[in-house]
Amino acid sequence: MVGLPINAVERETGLSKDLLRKWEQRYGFPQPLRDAQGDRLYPPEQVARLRLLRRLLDQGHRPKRLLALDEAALLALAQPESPHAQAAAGDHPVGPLIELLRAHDVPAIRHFLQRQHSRQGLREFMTVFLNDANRAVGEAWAHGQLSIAEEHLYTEQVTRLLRQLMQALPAGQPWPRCLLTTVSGEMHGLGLLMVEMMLRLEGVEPVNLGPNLPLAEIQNAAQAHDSQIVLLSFSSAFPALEATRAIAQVRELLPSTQALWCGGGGTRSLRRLPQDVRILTDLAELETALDEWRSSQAGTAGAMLPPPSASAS
Amino acid sequence: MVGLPINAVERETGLSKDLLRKWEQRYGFPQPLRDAQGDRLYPPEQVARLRLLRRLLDQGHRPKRLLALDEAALLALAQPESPHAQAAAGDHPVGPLIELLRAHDVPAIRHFLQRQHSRQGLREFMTVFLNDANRAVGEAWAHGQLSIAEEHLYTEQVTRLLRQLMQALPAGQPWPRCLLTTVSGEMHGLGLLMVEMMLRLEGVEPVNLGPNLPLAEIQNAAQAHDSQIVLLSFSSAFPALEATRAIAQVRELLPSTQALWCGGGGTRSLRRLPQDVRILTDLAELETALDEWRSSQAGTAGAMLPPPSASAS
Amino acid sequence: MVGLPINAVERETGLSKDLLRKWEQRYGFPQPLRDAQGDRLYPPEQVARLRLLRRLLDQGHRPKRLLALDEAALLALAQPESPHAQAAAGDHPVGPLIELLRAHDVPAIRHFLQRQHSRQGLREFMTVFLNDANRAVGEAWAHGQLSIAEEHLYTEQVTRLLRQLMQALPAGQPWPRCLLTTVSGEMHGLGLLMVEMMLRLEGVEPVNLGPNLPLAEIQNAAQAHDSQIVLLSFSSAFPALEATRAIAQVRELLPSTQALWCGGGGTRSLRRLPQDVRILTDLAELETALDEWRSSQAGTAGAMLPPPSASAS
DNA sequence: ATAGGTTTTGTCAAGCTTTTGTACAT
DNA sequence: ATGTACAAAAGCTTGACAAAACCTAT
Repeated sequence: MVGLPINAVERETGLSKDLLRKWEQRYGFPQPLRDAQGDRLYPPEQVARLRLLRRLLDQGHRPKRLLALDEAALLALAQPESPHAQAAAGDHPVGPLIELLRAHDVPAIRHFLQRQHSRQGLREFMTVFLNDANRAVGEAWAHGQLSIAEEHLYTEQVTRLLRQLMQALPAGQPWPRCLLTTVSGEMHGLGLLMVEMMLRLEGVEPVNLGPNLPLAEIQNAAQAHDSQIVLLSFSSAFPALEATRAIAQVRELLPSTQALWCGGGGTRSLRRLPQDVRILTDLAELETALDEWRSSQAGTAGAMLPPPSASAS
Repeated sequence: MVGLPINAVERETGLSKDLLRKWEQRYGFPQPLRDAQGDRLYPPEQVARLRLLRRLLDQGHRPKRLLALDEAALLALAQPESPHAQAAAGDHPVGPLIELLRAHDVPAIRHFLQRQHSRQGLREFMTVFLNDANRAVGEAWAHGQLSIAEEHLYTEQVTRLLRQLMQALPAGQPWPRCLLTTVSGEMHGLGLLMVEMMLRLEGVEPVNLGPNLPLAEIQNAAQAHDSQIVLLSFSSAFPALEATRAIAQVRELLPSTQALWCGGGGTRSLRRLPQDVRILTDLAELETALDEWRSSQAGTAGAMLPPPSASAS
Repeated sequence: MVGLPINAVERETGLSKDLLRKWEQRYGFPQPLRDAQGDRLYPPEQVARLRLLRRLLDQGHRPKRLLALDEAALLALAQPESPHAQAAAGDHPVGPLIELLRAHDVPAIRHFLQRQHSRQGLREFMTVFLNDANRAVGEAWAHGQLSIAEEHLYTEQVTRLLRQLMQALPAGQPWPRCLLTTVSGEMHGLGLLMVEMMLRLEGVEPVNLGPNLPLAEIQNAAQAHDSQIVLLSFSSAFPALEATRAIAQVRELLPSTQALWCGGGGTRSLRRLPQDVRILTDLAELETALDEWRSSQAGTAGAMLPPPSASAS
């Protein structure tokens, strides 16, 4: 195999075609071969290095410096403090998790997660443990300690557990009517599942449409469901600028009677958002927000909305 | 709001930036405004029309004719003979499903799915009903009878049911060791879940890594899990050329001792594939394939692999 | 709107592009228009007719005849006998049964069966009603009106009722010593139960070994029980060739002093059987056969076998 | 009922044209 | 962002082929 065409490299690395060409022009890397038609063909080694670069970018490094470095320097940069990190991680309850993922020991992972859950109780498991674990796994990936496959393994197992636990919960009220989704381009559904779980813990049964919904569709769905609250989740990987734009647009599309709440790692550093958008910096804040929403509705509920007791049996 | 930048339109419509520009040049549509820097700004109406075009493309129309048509003609094309189609659908067991989705009646959808399941039994539910239902939902979307949000609703509810049913199944043998995933770019995980269910029905407990795994990671994961069979799922929406390339590459990356099986709507019309890749044209074929694999292993089992009875209790 | 391109028609009708073109060439239908580039454009009426053709094909019609017909003939073919079939079913006492099975209404099914029994008396219930009901359920399944699960439901409920009724019967004589079973591969045990019931109605208490016994085992069991009559049941689904072979083999394995009787739907059309095998074409024939057997034994009874009175107390 | 011969029928291939998406370079 | 270039995809036609379905005779 000589190499991958540019579009395959885009999919594999997450670096856009334009960006790949620009780097080649600006920094001399990558330096793909060419096929008979002059199309780029990236040798596997370069693709691997691009993957590494991508990881380092996600750690916060700037491209200019990064692309000047040679292979050895890059690798050095990739695992700078693995002993320290591991030690630090070892202290924390999520510590063993990384090791289990590296060992691909599915039963042990499942057992570990379940043990954490039964130890801490569902609420703390959600707001503290999973929060930490998600960050830890993300960072471990950025530092090259976990492969993407291992991250997927984590996501899948957590998803499985959450869905299982959710089933065990008693059915909640479909009130307030909440719609859960992510904007198009945001493919991560785990955050939604976590939000759904928190809502169910509060006795609210939301409609979860899964990730990746075009903006216009969010509007339609919110209307069809007659939602009172629309919740969007943004993962840390989602570009801040896009997030800001998307939120502003959704806010414009929805009537002001529908609340818009946004959460997830990707909302942490957003600025210049519309006034009437609530950013949830934290899973636990969902509870506060819900309480506030309920009391804010207390006055108008009788007028425009059936109170929860109306649908309770 | 004046309009969307090209990259947002790409995300919203699924039409690549290059393609949007080419259409503009070749057919005179879309005709975006320009901002201060000369960047394209697509008015919402044009974006809506692009979405419609996309739907019609998925119905099998070709761009040239489509882009020559005006708004009215497009709309006429979108729902040609819905009465007849609906009548035909009414006969079929999936008929009511579309209506329920349009009504966004979540409890009824859930109930309908469960009823189908308990009527037909799990195996037939998987191989026949879900097969039909998936196609019906896809077509209903292409015909504009379902919105994307409603399609998501379907996916989410089926996912939920499958995970619930899967939990009820007794744990299987981790034998043969199967790895489930999709290649990067293929974001649909429902097919994986269906495959997983079929495997569990056969008493096999696979490792499901979820969708969207880069090729190199598939290799790594297969090695880490010491998989005997790697299963890839391709949805109908996945471009055939990409699928062919991806399969050939994965086949090259995996040692010949690891079987590679591919399934899903996107594999139906592939040609020129490597010899030792098994295409599963059908969920039910998975059973046959598994039987054949088992008997093919019968001879070598003693030599290289622990027999299933070793792990049976 | 002029029409749909070939690709769209393929999706709509499920007929491959190649096939559409071949039909056009071979049979002159469809006869699509052409656009400026010479591409086919199928008018909606033709597409509708193609859909209809497709349905009829799936019903087992052959293309050649179908494509020679005109619209009216096709439509006539499409809904041929639904009124007649329904009327026929409605008249018959088993009619409601199918509906009840489709509704999965277990209590109603049980009630219906019991009512039939108490109406007709046990003997007629066995020889007439169950006979008809079995065939009706089998046909309903073959016509897709019943799922496998529903057929199982039927079997289970009838089994249950027969067992219950059998319990209420006074104990019979173990004379003649009858052995009931089916050959390996024949999994249906309902026939056995029906035979057992008929025997008990005649005051004979057989040994029922249940279904699916290997031939050699039948020999052993017949010897161990010192059976005088061995009865085998074959369901309609059992392949005729297999049945013939199996019967011949069992006949060879058994000593000529042991009678071999075979019954069930699967024995209806068998030829070339050994001389001394009795085929029971009917449940009621069992009574005749038993009478004949008894009288044939009258002469020799004193010699080799204890007369019934000998073991009566 | 089975075997063997015939027809029907769906799919595939080769060779050619137009359309269309993607890649490159500036 | 624009403009050029090119290969894959999709159309079309003709022809071949193999499997399935059908029929007939023993």
